[in-house]
Amino acid sequence: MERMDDLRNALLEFLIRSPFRDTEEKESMVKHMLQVYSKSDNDSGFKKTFLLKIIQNDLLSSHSISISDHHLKIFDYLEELFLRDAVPVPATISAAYCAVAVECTIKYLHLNLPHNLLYLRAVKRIWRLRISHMREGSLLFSEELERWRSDLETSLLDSKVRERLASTDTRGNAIMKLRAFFNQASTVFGCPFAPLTAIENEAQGNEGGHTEHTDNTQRNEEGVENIGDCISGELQEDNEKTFLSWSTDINDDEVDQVEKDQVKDEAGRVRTSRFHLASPNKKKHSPLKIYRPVAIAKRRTTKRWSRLEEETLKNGVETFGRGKWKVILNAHKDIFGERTEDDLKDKWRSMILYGCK
DNA sequence: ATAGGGGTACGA
DNA sequence: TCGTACCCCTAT
Repeated sequence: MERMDDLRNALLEFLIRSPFRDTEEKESMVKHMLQVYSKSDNDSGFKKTFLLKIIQNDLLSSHSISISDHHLKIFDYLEELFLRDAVPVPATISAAYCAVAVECTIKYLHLNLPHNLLYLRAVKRIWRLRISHMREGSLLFSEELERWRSDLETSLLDSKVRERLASTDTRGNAIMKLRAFFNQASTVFGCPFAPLTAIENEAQGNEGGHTEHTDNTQRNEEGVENIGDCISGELQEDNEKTFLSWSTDINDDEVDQVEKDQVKDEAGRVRTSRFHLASPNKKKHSPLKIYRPVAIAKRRTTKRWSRLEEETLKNGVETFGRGKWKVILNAHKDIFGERTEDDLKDKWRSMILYGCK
């Protein structure tokens, strides 16, 4: 059994360190792993470590990793696990979450684009849709988070605030807060995996300069995904008005619209916008959902139909009519006992079939 | 809620 | 192994 655990850990370690095409692919790996392990649901310490390792590996394996929404998602999973287990929670979790959320947003400011839709969308996506809907008593909530939220909201209207935000090293801060969180987390619930010593040392050797100071060129090249989707251009002075008018009431449809309008079709014409309905709400199923085998495991012990039951069923059909299974069942609960409407239906089917009615 | 197709577990 | 009882799914 112990050897199985070792094998499992080794496989996961391998998986965590494997290169992924994009964050989407990685995200789906995380989701699948959580689903697989939700079958052994008692092992939530293992799941937490797994999630931590994912972020940790991102930070250590590459000097220019992009802190992204994917990492926020991992925090959501972690929170769910902590809440469910009612175990001691590392206090640094909310600070780390805040710093990551800030970096996920501010990184788009460094693009210095004229119509910085990516920044607008990040504010909307992360701060309006995700954070402002945070439940009461969320482990990820903090006063600091709230302060950032209002700062970022005002930044949409005020270029001075944007400049100030852009000049802070949110990335370095995020990495620092994550480190603090890891350190505390490992003392809180240990670490079933073998430590990533080799990589850790390597990263620490190169730490200076990379985490402290990140210039905008590096961000532009490596810090932000989907850069190809951005419209390149220089920051213009008269952008303020446009920016302001968008930001007063951004909704995704409008933002999408602006982007669509900028896309041209094969013929080179600007694609006309079509009326469209909102897509139906996709129900989100958490991969952490508790696995409940009871519902599917139970099967009643087979009981042969007695002569009396068959007679009662036959009379029931005669008096109430074929198909009134519920009525027939309720009328003779004493005789049918554990049987269900479905059983009556099936029994009648077989009685007809084998001609013993 | 029911009909009916189809699959499978149980027990003799 | 086979017949029966039970289960599950989908359309109505």
